Amino acid sequence: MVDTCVARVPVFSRLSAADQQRIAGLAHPRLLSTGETAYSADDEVSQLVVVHTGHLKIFRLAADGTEHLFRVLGPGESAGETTVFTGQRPLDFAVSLDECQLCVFRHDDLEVLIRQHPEIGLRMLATVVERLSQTEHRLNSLTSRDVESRLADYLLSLPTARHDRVATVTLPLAKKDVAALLDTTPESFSRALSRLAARGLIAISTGRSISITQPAALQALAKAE
Amino acid sequence: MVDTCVARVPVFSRLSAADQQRIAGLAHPRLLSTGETAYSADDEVSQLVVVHTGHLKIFRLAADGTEHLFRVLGPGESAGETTVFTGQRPLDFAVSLDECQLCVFRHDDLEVLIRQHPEIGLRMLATVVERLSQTEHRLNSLTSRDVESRLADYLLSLPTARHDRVATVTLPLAKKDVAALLDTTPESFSRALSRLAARGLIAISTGRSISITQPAALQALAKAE
DNA sequence: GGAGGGCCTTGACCCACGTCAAGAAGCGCG
DNA sequence: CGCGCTTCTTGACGTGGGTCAAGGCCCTCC
Repeated sequence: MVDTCVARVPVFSRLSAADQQRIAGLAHPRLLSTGETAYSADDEVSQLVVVHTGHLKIFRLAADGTEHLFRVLGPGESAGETTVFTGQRPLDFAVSLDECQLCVFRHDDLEVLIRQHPEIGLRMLATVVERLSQTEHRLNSLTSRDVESRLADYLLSLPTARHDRVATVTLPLAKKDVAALLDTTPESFSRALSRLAARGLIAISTGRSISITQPAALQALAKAE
Repeated sequence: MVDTCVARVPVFSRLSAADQQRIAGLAHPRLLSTGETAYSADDEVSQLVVVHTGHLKIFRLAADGTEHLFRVLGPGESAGETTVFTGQRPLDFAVSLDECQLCVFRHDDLEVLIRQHPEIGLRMLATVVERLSQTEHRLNSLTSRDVESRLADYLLSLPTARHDRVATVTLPLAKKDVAALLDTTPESFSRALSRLAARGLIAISTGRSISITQPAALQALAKAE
């Protein structure tokens, strides 16, 4: 169980089996049922969590108690790097969306791990830097593009399946959560969707699947100023 | 010259003199005069630049040609991590604001450097993660707080000097650029400033210095929902 | 199957902020 | 010193999208 946890995670996957064994010794496995929290803001401990199975949502709490969804982690993704490497307390919460197996690493362990395996440091740099890049993209599009454009961008970023020759995507989350990831409200999200549908760029089926009927037009929208 | 470049930069400062010497061999020093560009979007090379002296502005170009200022680097700060560690091309531009000494590291060199000195990997993780944290903060406040609140937050984050018992801060940039860092326009920025002044929370002197007359009230504003 | 409670959608309203435009105020430069 | 540039400020205006509210849909659980 622990071994697979280590082996399956991209950060560790390139290492030798022997190294993975030693890492497994440092990993604290944890099993969450739906709705349990992996860590909260103001926890005094700093820890890195890696999702093995299930999904974890990461969000912040505004002063008025509303939650601002940051991202949703699937298998192989991680959270908590910030607290682990800066030593500050977390500002966000991590709560499981379903049954969820995690690997948890303590700050001190991780540091010696990286000193012994620089490769791990490089892998973690790559993942953190990737996150940074995504966050900057999000920030940038929030200031320079409207909801419709962000939505177009998002739809095109989803994995597509083909049905009857037209590309079809499936929202990985409830629409209200996708709205949050696009930094808008469910209402605005819904309106943007129906506007695109009215113009014939997409077709909305029941549920969470959406057909992209005019990919080129969507592309243009996504990149438009 | 090259030696000081390595020694002064936080990422390398903790290493032994001998190690620093070896690193210096990999650093490519570069001198920019005002307005020269260190790298541009779509450059095919990926490089990490570390500012030794002077200032470097990092910005993106929107589709309509307007530039979106991301940050301004002072001595000891770095840019280009994303391109170096993901291998993708840069999306942003780096242009000097004044005479500017840089150290440039090539992707390949950096990788072997980290393999040999895991310590460097840890330091870089800390800096990247710190950036990520700042960017997330910026994103979060952009969606959940208005310009006035962001401004209050920003003013409190500046280093303060005391004049006649009241804390005084100095904007490190032209107001239009500060406005960009707060993800707003010069107009909105100016209005927010004068509203705060009208309410007596701050006093605007000529130039770029601002007295914080009611720090507590500012704090409350900065944290308000 | 009926009731309750999420989600989702649509409408009406409103306000913060971006845009456009016009002065004012600095400031380098000949 | 006066010219012209950029920056800053203030006003007027329009609007994207957030908020509030109501109704429809779907699912789960008695």
